[in-house]
Amino acid sequence: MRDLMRVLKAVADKNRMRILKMLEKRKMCVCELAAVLEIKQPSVSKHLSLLKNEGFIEDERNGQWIDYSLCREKINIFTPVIQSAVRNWLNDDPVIKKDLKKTETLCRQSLCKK
Amino acid sequence: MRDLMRVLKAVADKNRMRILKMLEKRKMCVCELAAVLEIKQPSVSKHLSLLKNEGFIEDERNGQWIDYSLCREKINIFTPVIQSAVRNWLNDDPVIKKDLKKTETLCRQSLCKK
DNA sequence: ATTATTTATAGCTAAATAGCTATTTAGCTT
DNA sequence: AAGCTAAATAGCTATTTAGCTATAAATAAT
Repeated sequence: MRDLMRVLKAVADKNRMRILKMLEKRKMCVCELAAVLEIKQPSVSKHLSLLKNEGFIEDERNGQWIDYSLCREKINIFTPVIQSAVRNWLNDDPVIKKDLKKTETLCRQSLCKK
Repeated sequence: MRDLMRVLKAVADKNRMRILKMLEKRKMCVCELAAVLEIKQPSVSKHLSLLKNEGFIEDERNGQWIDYSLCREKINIFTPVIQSAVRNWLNDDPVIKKDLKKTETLCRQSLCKK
């Protein structure tokens, strides 16, 4: 029960849902996600750690960045069911479509350089 | 997006989940649910109105009581998917099993009489 | 080794929400 | 029609949480 609640709460947040929908398309680093969502990097990090704990996403270092992507491993019985339902949802949602468009035009090198 | 968030938030609450699992078995009135959940009637009413708004449950008057049951009508595209996933989940959960056991022994007449 | 830069953590604040009590509403029952 | 009882609503409080800034940790790059 506790686990299911955590899984559902993880996905019952607009910005976390937007993250999942972006990661359906490709791997992304924290600062790219922050740029699209227009929230600060630490907030994104917190969302990511939550999604990771519930088995939605995984991370992998690539050079100086850490890339997040959808989790392939089955961490619990709930997450994959939700994940595959989400895949069918919101594909015509204006916010999601706009996010995906933005995602295509990001340049990580210039974006993340401080 | 807004609709999906509301649906997911509706189901991402322990007491609302317990209500849904009980209603899988049979129709129940507000005071029966309050007795099992051990929270006050107005709190149950609030949960029920939320679940009803998101298309999880429906109500029907039976004499002096209003019975709540799982909604048969499709209010949105998200709820039925979640609903049928939930049906497969938590059937061995100790809290849920205890709730169902309690549900069997409720006597509405004596319970609801003030 | 040192520096630079990406990500995570700590600590705070404001908003959302789940619970309560008190009261109102609705409508069955006699 | 009047009274009774179930359920809903209003208003409050405590808790949770999503955002922020500032700082620390980790590690790539030079």
